[in-house]
Amino acid sequence: MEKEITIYDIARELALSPTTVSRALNNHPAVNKNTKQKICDIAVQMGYRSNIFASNLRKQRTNTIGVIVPRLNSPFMSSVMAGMEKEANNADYNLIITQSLETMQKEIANARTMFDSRVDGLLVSLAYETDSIEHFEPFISKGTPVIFYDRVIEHNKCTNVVIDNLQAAHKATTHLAKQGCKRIVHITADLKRNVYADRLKGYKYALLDNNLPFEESYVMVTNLSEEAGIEAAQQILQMNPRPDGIFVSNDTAAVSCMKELQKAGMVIPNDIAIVGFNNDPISRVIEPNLTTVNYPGYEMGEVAVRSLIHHLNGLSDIIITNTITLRSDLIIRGSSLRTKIE
Amino acid sequence: MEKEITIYDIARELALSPTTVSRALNNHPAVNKNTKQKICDIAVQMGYRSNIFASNLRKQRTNTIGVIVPRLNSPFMSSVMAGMEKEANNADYNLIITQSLETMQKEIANARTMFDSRVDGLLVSLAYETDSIEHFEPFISKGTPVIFYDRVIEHNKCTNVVIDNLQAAHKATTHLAKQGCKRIVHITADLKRNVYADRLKGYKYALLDNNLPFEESYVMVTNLSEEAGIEAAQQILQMNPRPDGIFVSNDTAAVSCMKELQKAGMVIPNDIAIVGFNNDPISRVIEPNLTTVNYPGYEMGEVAVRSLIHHLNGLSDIIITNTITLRSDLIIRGSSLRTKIE
DNA sequence: TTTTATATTGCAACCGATTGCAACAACATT
DNA sequence: AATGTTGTTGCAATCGGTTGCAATATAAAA
Repeated sequence: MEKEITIYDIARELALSPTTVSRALNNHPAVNKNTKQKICDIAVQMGYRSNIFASNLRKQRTNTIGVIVPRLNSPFMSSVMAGMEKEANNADYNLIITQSLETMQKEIANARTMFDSRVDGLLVSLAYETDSIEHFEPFISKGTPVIFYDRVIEHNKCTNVVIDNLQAAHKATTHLAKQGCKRIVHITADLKRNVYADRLKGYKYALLDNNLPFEESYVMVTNLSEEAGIEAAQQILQMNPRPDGIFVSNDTAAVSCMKELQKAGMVIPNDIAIVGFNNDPISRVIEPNLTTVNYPGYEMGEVAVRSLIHHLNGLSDIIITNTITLRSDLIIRGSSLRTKIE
Repeated sequence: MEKEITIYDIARELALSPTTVSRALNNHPAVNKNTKQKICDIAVQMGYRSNIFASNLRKQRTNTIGVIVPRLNSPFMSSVMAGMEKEANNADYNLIITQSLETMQKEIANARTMFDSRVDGLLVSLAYETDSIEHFEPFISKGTPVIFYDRVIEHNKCTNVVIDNLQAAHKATTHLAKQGCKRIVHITADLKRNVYADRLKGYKYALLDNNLPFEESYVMVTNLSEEAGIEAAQQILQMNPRPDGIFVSNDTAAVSCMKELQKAGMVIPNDIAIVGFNNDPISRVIEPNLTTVNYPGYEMGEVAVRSLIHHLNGLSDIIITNTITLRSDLIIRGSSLRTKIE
C-alpha cells in the first residue's frame, strides 16, 4: 500500500507553495510558463494523481452524472447507455447507473442514492409504476438539472428527450390500414407512461383518419414481456371476428405474439399483419421480418447527455429547451407487407 | 439554491459537538441511545444529507466499484451489468461504468479514469485488442482488488470469474459430432482472449475424442458481428467438400450465418447443423431455434460483484480465490437436432 | 468515603485541493 | 523619483466529516 502523492509533496520538492502547484496543474493563467512546465513534469514523474474528493469537496461539483433506468438488460436501454457513456466520457464526466426494475420504491431509493452522491445532473427514464415525481424535487430545488428521456413526464423545470410517439404510432397504424387491415389490435403497456399513452393516441387518431372504428376491447394493456405476447396471441385467436392487424408497443412482445399466432396456423401478414416497436435485433431474425419503428436509442443517449452537459455549463439557461424530439421512422418489412408494390 | 445542512448545523441546534453528531449518524456504540435518537430525528427533520466527499476524503474509501466493459450494448453484457448493479446496490456500492469499445487505448484511458476516481475495486472484461495489462498495475500495487470476468487473463493477484469455456465448447462440438457431423467449422474471434482460445481448445479436443480430423482451414477468426456471420456463410458455401456442422462463438454471428445459408437453399440442420453461444433472445426466435450454450450473464455479474465486496471486506484474504467458474450448459434446439429422439 | 471501572462527550488535528486577497518584483509611465 | 501596471507567488481560510486521545460524569466496588 503506497503513499499517495499530494500537491504538498510536489510543492515541497520544488520549494513552492501548494497554491502554485494547484494552479499549475489546473492550467491557471497566472502561473509562469516555466514553473508550470516544471510542476507538470515532476507531477508526472512522481506519479501524482489528483484527489477527486478533496477537489469535489472544495468545488462542490462532482463531474458525475446519475442515470436511473427501468432495466439495464434490454436492447433498447443498453443502446441508450452506450450512447450516454460515449458522450459522458468525451466530456470527462462519469456515469453512475442504477435500475429501478420498474418499481417506484426502487426508483425513489435510487434517487436518494444519486442525491447523496451529489451528482451534477440526473437522467431518468421512469418506471412503469411511478405516479409521482416528488422524489426528484430535491434535485430541482437544489438547482441540479434533471432530464427525462424516453419515459418522461411534464415538468416545467425539466427537459424531456423523446421521439414523437404519437406520430410513430400513427404511421404504424396507418400503414396497417393501408395494407387493408380493418380490425387492428393494439398491444401496449401501462398508460401512465407517456410513451404508451401517446402511442395509444396515435393509434386512435390513425383509426379515425382511416375511417376505422375504435374498439375498446382491441386495446390490450400488458407488461410487454415475451409471455404477454403469447397471452395476447391466445386472446386474439379467441376473438370473433378475428383481428387482422396488430400494432405492438415493443418487439419482444410482437415477436412472441407472432410466433404464437404462427403456431396456431395463422399466416403473417396475410391473415394478420403485425407491426412492432424499437427495431431490436430480433425483429430482423423472425420470419417474416418484423415491421417496426426504428427507435434511435444510441442517439437518444448521446443527446440526453449532451443536453445535460449544456445545462451544466450554463449554456442553455436562456433557451430553456423543454423538449427534444428525435426522428424515428417506420421500417417496413415482411410481417405487414401484403402487396409487393407499395 | 438552498444551503446544505451539515453536522455542524445539527450540532449547534442540539448544543452538542460535531463529533457526537457524526458518531450518532454512523451508529457508533459510544453514543447515548437517547442522544442518538434525538440527533437522528433532527437530522431527518432538517433534511440532512451526508457529504460523501468529505467522508471519502477522510476515510480514503469511496464505496464505488469501477466496471470496464468492451461494449454495453450486447444482450450478454447488459445482463452482466444488470446483475452487477443489483448486487452493488444491495451492498450500498455505486457503479461507475465505462466501455473500451474493444480498443486497448480506450481501455487504458478508462483504467486511468477509474484510478483517478479512486474506485475501491475494479471489474474488467478485456477488449479484443488488449495484449498487456500493465494499465492495471497501479491498482494492484495500491492494493485495490481487480477482478476479471468473462474475458480474463491470468494474474496471480487477481480473481477471475468465468465459465468453463473449454468444456462448453467440447460439449457443443461433441453434440454436433453425435448428430453425425463430420466436417465441423468453428467460427470464433481473436484468440488472444481466453474465451475464444479455450473454446478452440474444447473444439479441437472434442474432434479428437470423436475421431474427427482437425482442419486448420475450418477455424475462422472473425469479429463475430452480424456481417462476419454472413461472410463466413459465404465462405462455407464455397468449400468443397461442404462442411456439415458449425460451432459459432456467439449467437449474433450464428444467426446471421444461418440465415445466409438458408437463403442459399441449405436446410438446417439436415444439410448443416449449427450451434451458437450465449443464449441471446434471438436464438429462440430464429427458425429452427438455435442450439446454444447458456451463458449465465446475470449470475456472472452478481458473482463478480459479490466476490469483489468480499475482498473489500477482507473476508477472502486467507482463501485467495483465484478462479470462480460458473456452470453453463448446452441448450439443444432445432438448429442442430437431426433425430427426433436423443 | 475513596478508588476504580464504565459510559459519554468534546477537542483538535486531519484528509487534499481550491481560491480571495495580499504581497512583491520587475518594468513602464509621467 | 514617484506612481501605475503587469506578472507571479503565497497566506490562510475553507469545504464537511472522521478519529485518537483526553476529559468529565456517573455508577460500582472497596
